[in-house]
Amino acid sequence: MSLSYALLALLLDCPSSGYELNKAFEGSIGCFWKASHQQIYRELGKLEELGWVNVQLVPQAGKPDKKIYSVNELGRSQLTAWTARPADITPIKEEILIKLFVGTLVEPHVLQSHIQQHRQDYEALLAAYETIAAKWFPAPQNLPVEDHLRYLTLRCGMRYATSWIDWCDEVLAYLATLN
Amino acid sequence: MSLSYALLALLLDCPSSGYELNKAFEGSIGCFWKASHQQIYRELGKLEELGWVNVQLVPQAGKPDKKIYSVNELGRSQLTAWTARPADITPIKEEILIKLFVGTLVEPHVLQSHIQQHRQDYEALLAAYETIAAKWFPAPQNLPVEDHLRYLTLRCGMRYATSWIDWCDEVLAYLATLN
DNA sequence: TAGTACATGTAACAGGTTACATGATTGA
DNA sequence: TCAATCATGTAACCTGTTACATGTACTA
Repeated sequence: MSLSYALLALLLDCPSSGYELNKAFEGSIGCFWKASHQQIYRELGKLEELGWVNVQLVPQAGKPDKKIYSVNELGRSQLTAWTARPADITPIKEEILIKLFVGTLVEPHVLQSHIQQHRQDYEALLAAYETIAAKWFPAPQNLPVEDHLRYLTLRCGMRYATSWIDWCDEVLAYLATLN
Repeated sequence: MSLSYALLALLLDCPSSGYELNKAFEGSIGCFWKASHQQIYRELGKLEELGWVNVQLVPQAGKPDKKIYSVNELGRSQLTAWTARPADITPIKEEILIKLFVGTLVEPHVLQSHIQQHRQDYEALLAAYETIAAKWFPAPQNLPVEDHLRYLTLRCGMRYATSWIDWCDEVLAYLATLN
């Protein structure tokens, strides 16, 4: 259900093709949602059937036609109603925590390299978020409301990545005592 | 895929019925995985078919029979092999961040109550984790390796909840300036 | 007598992943 | 010439949710 609304949210900002929406999820929007291109195309089809979006076919020379989707009045009102409804917290599902839980099945150095890789991945994510923040929100004090709210979603991503990095350091410190 | 391994991890610790595994996910194990009872029963059936677990029927007076599952040698070696494989980081999917992203569609007080509720939920989660930590790991310095690794999974949950609480405060401070 | 805990499941559907499929253009 | 980018999709499968179904025992 949420994916539809995530797509509507992006389309509201800027009418786009499925391909462009997929790019968005790979970029800064990735700090709050993620979907594969197959899922996006299927979901856009459903939104079209529901009549929440309009489609405009844009022929292109030498490339397949682009289907540009945009949110119509019905879609906008559905998105607004959904936004007003409360949101539950998301349960945690973390493969790496299962692996740590049964960590004594493997050698400590195996866990160590898992956690080191995780730390690196979150470092890279944090760096990406920081680049985006520096580029789009260099002076967060004086942003229009809309932009400030978006800046806050990025802040969430940054805090998230930072908290993982700190935890990895805590785990690595412990694992180091096992050698 | 991960759910099977999460179940194996719990069963390795202590042979259990589907009902008991579901309880575990609702409790402290919830800091790294979550599944509904329907999913658990289906997955246990698959593990049985694969021959990774053994089942023992325990008749009970006045209650339906219990099916106690335990990990056998094959299951154990599969879990070990899986644990040794690297784990990817989990993409973020947060409904509340979509709502914040399109937050200007609703009145600021609506966002405020969403975030306040979120803050409360994470406070409650943190309190639950702290209770578990105090009960099971009162002296984390001197734990056997197995227990210390479990303690670290709890620490991850605590850091996670704390980071959400801090972020909620940041958002609430901003929303307060809008009135 | 109503609700909760115990204990298991089926069926239908929705959400998400993996593999396959097409085909032009651009840059290394 | 090989890979990447642009651009869309189908089919099969696996994962996860919701609703339904059964039945006892205990507690408020």
